[in-house]
Amino acid sequence: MANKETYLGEFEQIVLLALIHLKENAYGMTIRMEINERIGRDVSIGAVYTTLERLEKKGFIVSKLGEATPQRGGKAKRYFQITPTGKSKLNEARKNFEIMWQGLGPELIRAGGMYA
Amino acid sequence: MANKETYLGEFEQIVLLALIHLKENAYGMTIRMEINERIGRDVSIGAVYTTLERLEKKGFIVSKLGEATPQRGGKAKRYFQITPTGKSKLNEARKNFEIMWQGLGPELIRAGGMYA
DNA sequence: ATTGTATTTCTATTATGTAGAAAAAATAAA
DNA sequence: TTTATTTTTTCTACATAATAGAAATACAAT
Repeated sequence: MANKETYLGEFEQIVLLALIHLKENAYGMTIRMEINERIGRDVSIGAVYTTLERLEKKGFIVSKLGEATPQRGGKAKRYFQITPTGKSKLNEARKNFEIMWQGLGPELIRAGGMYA
Repeated sequence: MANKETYLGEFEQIVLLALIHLKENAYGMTIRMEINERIGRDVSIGAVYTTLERLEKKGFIVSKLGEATPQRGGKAKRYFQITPTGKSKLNEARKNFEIMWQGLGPELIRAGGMYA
C-alpha cells in the first residue's frame, strides 16, 4: 500500500467525513444514514461497521460505549470520534486530490478530446 | 460494491487525473511520474498498470499501441485516454466528496473536540 | 548474435469495500 | 418470568482494489 497503516481508502474517507458532521451523535446507524442522505450511497450496516473497525485499528478514530441505561430497547450504542491522526490524514487526502484536480474544472475535463 | 462495474477507487481517481493532465502523452511511465511529481506518491509501475487495466475493463479509459517504428530501444508504448464514461464518473466522485466536505474547511475540522 | 534499453505484462499478496446473518442487550408485553 | 420486540453491534464470507517485483517483449545498437 501507499503506506502500510496509513492508507485511507475512498469509502474510509466518506465514513470519516460523515462521522465529523454527526459530532456527538456518530454511531453505526446514524453514519449510514448521513452518507445516504448526503450522497445517496446506500451501503449495508455491515459495510459501515467493518470500515469503522479498520479505521479504529489504524488509529484514525476512537469509540466508547453509550449510556448504560438507555430509555429504549436495543443494545448500547457505540459512539465514534475522529482522532488528530485521522484528521490530518483526511486533510492530506483532500490536499492531494486538490492538487490532482488543479486546472481541471468539473466542466473543463469534458471539453474536446477524441472520446469526448 | 457501491455499484458493480462503476465503482471508482481512491487510486483509480488519482490515475485518471494524472492521465488527463498528460493529454497525448499518457502511458505507464509518465503516469507514474506525474503522480509522483504532483503528490509525492511513489507507487510501483506494476501498481499503475494493474490499475490501468481495471479502468479499461470498466470502460473508463481506452488504450492504443504507440508508433510502430520508434527511434529508440524498448517495447512500444501503450497510450491511454479517458472516455466520457470515465469523465462523468470522475466528476461524480468529486461532487460527492465536495458534498461530504461541505462546511468543513481544512482547518475547521481541527477546531475543538475531545481528541483535538 | 549479443547486449542494452524502455516499456509492458504476469503473478502473487494484502487491504478495502460490501452484504447479510447472527448475536447482544435492553424494553415491552403476555 | 417467560416470550416477543426493538435497536444496535458483531461475525463471517467474499469480491474488488492497491501494491510490488519479476519476467517477458520488442526494438536499437554494437
